[in-house]
Amino acid sequence: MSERQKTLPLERYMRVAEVVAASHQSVGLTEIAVLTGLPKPTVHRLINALVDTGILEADGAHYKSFTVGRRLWRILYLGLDRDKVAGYAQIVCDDLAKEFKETCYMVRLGQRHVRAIARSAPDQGHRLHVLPGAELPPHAASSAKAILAYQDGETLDRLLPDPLPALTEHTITSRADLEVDLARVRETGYAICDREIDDNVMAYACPIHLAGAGVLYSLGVTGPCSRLRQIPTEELVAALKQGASRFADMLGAVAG
Amino acid sequence: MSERQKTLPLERYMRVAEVVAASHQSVGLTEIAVLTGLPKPTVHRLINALVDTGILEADGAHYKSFTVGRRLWRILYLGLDRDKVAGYAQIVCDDLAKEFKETCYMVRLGQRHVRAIARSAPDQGHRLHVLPGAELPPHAASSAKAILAYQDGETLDRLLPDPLPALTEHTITSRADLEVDLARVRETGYAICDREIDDNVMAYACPIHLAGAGVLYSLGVTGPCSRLRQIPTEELVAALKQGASRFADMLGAVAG
DNA sequence: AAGGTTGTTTCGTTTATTGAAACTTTGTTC
DNA sequence: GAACAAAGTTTCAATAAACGAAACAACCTT
Repeated sequence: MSERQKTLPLERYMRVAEVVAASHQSVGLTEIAVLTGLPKPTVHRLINALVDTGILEADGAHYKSFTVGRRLWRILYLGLDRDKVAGYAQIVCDDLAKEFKETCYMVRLGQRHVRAIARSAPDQGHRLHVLPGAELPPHAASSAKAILAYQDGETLDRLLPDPLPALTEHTITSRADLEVDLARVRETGYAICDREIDDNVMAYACPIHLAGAGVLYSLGVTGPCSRLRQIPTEELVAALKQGASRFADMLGAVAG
Repeated sequence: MSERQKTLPLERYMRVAEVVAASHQSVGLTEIAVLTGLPKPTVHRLINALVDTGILEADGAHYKSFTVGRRLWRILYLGLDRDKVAGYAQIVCDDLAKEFKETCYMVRLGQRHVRAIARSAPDQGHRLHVLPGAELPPHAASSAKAILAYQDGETLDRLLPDPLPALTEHTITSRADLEVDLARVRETGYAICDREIDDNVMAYACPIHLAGAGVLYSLGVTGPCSRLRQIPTEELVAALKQGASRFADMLGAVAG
């Protein structure tokens, strides 16, 4: 019976966000105040909170104009229909697996884990253990590292166990060493897992950059060292990067 | 010097939204409480507010699971890069214009107006006055009506002038008559403008339904009555609807 | 330097948020 | 079907944030 009559504070935040998103060009504070019908000081405070939270971003020199921020993009990308996304991921993995005759997989950043969402194994050859739905060791898997390299400290803390368990003798077990490796990923644009999970198994992975939302997915290839080492790294990485940007286009045809 | 240390209420709203968006399956209240580290009653209230605002949506029978809501999708679509969207719109218009040899255009819902974002005129023949950037009379243009038919009352109030100016003798000038016309649009799936803006000029338009976000765009054809009447309505409407869903796919390949 | 515009701070009042505790509902087990 | 557990909901007093009028500062114009 008693409907919500009072406007929640959250409601006004959203109204401001909508006006900013909907406006034809970037909008200033006064214009937002007019469009929303809210008093200027109120809008000022709302905008500041929205910017602090990452929902909006200021892009003018003197705090004059605002656009949709990373945080919001992130939520939207993460909220996408899982089956559809997995479908796209599968297509990309299949093509890549066919090209290299090795197991390819795509991985997604979750709340407290990194998880495979698609996998394609070549018909012949070993079935490797990256199954869709499987969690990957964040400090060892190349696919996980490709994502972690682009997350903030807080996210890293949430994802990385302490201490980092040694899965093989090659596993990176110190946080400092891992940070160095992640810095290398950012420099080169790809991550390697060289016998860090299993002896004789290695993997390459590239981050998938989504416009506005940073890195939430990665695309990887894995296989026995003996076979993978025969493929020139540049060739493999180039194919991964191409697959990554293809997937980003599938999702992000939409984004700025 | 004094950074924001206290977490804003908005920050917690966003954290809940993120957890819901990021979680692999749909999440319940208790799980959200665990993942965010917030007390259960707090999460309960936050979720309710988020659902009331349309940021999240409950999809379980008994309020058990949540997904990203319409309101958020809407912001995403509205915040899209304008040039890219206009590019897609242009492609669709060009193809349609070529098919019917009449002027085709796409129109977008703004904060207080309906505006053309793309237009394609056939090489030969009249140049009609729908130019990109032009505002359209919301109570007369078929393209505007195709959008208005799917907006809530508040949005209608914001967009429609009072009184509705008579542009020709055929213009609908009463709000009640307009509502009837809009109801017809919802039934048939297309809008007509029959000499309501100019004598001897008519137009057809179809709404573009975006997954989760409702109708924010429409696609239309316009031309002199003499020529347009010669094309079977069903054929024209079918082509418009196809173009509309093609555009929706371009933008919304991404949406649930 | 006067006049308009836009963005910012202050501050007392009002209102929402917060979370422990107690409670209700729903689902499971024996 | 009673007993138990788990998930969701309500209550409520202390606390914190939102609110917006007014007054202020910065920035363009002319």
